[in-house]
Amino acid sequence: MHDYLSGLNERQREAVLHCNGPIMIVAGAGSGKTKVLTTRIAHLMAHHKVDSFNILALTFTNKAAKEMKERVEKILHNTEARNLYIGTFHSVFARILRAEAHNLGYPNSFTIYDTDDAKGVIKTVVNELNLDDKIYKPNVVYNRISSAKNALVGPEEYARDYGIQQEDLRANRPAMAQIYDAYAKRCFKNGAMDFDDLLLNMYKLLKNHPDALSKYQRKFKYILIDEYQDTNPAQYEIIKLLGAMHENICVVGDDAQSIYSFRGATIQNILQFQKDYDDVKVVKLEQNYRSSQNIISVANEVIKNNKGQIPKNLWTDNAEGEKIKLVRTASDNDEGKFVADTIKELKLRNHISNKDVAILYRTNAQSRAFEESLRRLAIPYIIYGGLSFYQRKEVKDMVAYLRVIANPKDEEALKRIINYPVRGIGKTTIDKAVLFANANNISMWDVLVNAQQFGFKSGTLEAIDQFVTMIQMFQSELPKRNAYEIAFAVGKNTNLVKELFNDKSTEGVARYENVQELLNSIKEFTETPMNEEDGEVGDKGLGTYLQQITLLTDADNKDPDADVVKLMTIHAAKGLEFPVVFAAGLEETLFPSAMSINTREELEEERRLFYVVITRAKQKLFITHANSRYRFGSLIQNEPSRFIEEIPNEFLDRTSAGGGPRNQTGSWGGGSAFDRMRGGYGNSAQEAEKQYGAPPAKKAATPSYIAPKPAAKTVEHVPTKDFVPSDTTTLQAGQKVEHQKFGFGVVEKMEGSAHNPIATVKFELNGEKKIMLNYAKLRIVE
DNA sequence: TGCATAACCGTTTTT
DNA sequence: CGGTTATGCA
Repeated sequence: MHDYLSGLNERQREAVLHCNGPIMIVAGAGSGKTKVLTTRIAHLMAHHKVDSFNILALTFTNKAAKEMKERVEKILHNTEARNLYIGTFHSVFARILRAEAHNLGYPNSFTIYDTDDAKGVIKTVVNELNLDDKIYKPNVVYNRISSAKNALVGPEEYARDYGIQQEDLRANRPAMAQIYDAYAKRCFKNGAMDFDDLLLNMYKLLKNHPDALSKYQRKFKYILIDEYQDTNPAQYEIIKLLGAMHENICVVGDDAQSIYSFRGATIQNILQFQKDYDDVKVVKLEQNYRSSQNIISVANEVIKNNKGQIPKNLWTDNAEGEKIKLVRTASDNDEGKFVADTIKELKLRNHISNKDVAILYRTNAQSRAFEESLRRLAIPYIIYGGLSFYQRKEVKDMVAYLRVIANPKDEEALKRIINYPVRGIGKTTIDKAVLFANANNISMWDVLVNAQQFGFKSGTLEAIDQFVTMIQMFQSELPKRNAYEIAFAVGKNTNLVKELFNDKSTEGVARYENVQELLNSIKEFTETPMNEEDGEVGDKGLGTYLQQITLLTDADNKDPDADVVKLMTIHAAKGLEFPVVFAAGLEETLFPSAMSINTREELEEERRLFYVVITRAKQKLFITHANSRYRFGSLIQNEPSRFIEEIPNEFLDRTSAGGGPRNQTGSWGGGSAFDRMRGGYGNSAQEAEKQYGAPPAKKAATPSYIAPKPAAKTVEHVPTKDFVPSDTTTLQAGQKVEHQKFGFGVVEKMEGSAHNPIATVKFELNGEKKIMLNYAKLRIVE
């Protein structure tokens, strides 16, 4: 008996000990799935003597991968875990593809395009095909192509598929297939793969190159996959191929937490898994160790409304805990204020630290109000999401140089830097070069190298030659120098760093610092040891560095242990837990999103998202919603989210907070390519709107929510001049108070805990209200 | 050719 | 509202 097994419950142990053959672990929220996965890996190594080089573990975030590695190391008390193949699908496949690039006709220094690069290529090809970029918007086209790739639908299959073609025709985008084809060819020509290509090409490699297939099949004797409910068909097929030899595949997932169907993930993968293998062992982890009973009850009540879940009963031994606090505010700013005030209060009275608190929301745009209110109260916070460090302009510029040096075929990068800093190679010249490149079927770089053959003017020619010579100089240094040395030389030689240094504006200073930080990170990279093996191009060179950074997200650069409040979308919070959670913006059109209320499937995914946010909380859960908020600069009114209705009243503590004079009431397997492609164009209502004119100005008046205690319309109260909130810690029944909005009233009774006192006040004009003294401000009159 | 001001358009969610 | 692109001017 190994001591690492002693901390597991019976089911968890069962999942760890079943080492050979396919196993599916259905792991409810907070049921210890990471613990099971890491213990399982440790057990394979310690007990079954499996070589760490033969284990592959795929996760969805770098953070999860890192954590897993660290936990295995901790269990085993050695550094063997360093050799494990643990990483995201994308990063592991990128690593393999780099070693196998020659099989697919790519340079092993291929570039990985992020979304912006990819959209740039789309813009280019749409222009070159003389198509209207108002109709073929980069965003729309990109999503369409991405969906296709995630369903393993290549350009030819796309063009041939009747269903897809019909869909494109109906959307008035008949040239989509043509664009897809041109885009794919252009990326290939640029020696570049986008995110989806990392999956698609991995699939092609295994499918079309038997030697490669058998090599990796033999290598990966044990495969583990986290967050299995969020895999897409491409990932599914790759795993199927990789695991076919040993069939030691362990998948862990929770269908109730499937929230990435917009990215092509399909729950079908869970159902199909059991059909694809004989004797799939299924283990359900149903005991939750994370949350209070109240939180689990609410989560169960909510998810009950979804049809076709895998039956499971999530339960907990934990204490009942507090009720869920439902808070309605007048505006988004008040919502922010309420949250910040509450955090301050919790820190003061409940000894809660900043890092115990998360503010979670549906869309990134919601962060602003919270930022402002937190800053005002000097509460330190960090926002996850938003621009990754590597997507900042100045960083991308610098990186573009490095990309061109490593892979001169990378036209996107080349266009970005050819005239930055300004060296007299203008738009006309660039257009010309691209034109020549296309006409002669060579890369833009090749045109530049042979510029004198293409009849550029002498001045331009000279500028081009200088540029080419400089890049070639760096290229010749590649074999001798590591990534940092090259990057440093680039910064110096191009005057890029100097130029930023001379910009003394606030932004200029920040930009300069960012570039310095980039250089530091490159230096750090070259100084960190790494393992490399058989045929891998795992050097300290530029190529290895570049391959990593595009796949890093914003979260990967942030210290997860810092004592700060964390702000992020619910998607980004998947897998995390916090003692205190604010689930913000529970409003119709926001959550559920207006984009996702047209089909049952979409709505159920939104509900799963709600389930996810509820189950992030360990002890305290606040659900907030605002009556009105700014969107695109104009004020809109929102009704409370329909999901709130799904929570039984017994679990809720209802309050309103904040002030202001406003009223407060307020198996794809076997199916066609078309079937596999998810989503289509989504909301056709928007299309219809364009055709038939704007909808009636008045908001659709179907109330989807009726408050159990319909708040009577608040009678306006003008607060006494010089209204100053009193200290209400000793407030008692019988005292007369004034509320800024509800007016004068008498305290009927006091209840709630010492930390969260609630006064029931009978107001002269507005009747009885429950007031949470931690949030609302009352003036004691007598 | 490049920079300034003016329209314009858009928000789910992410590797 | 804020970021991006079209336009117009020097």
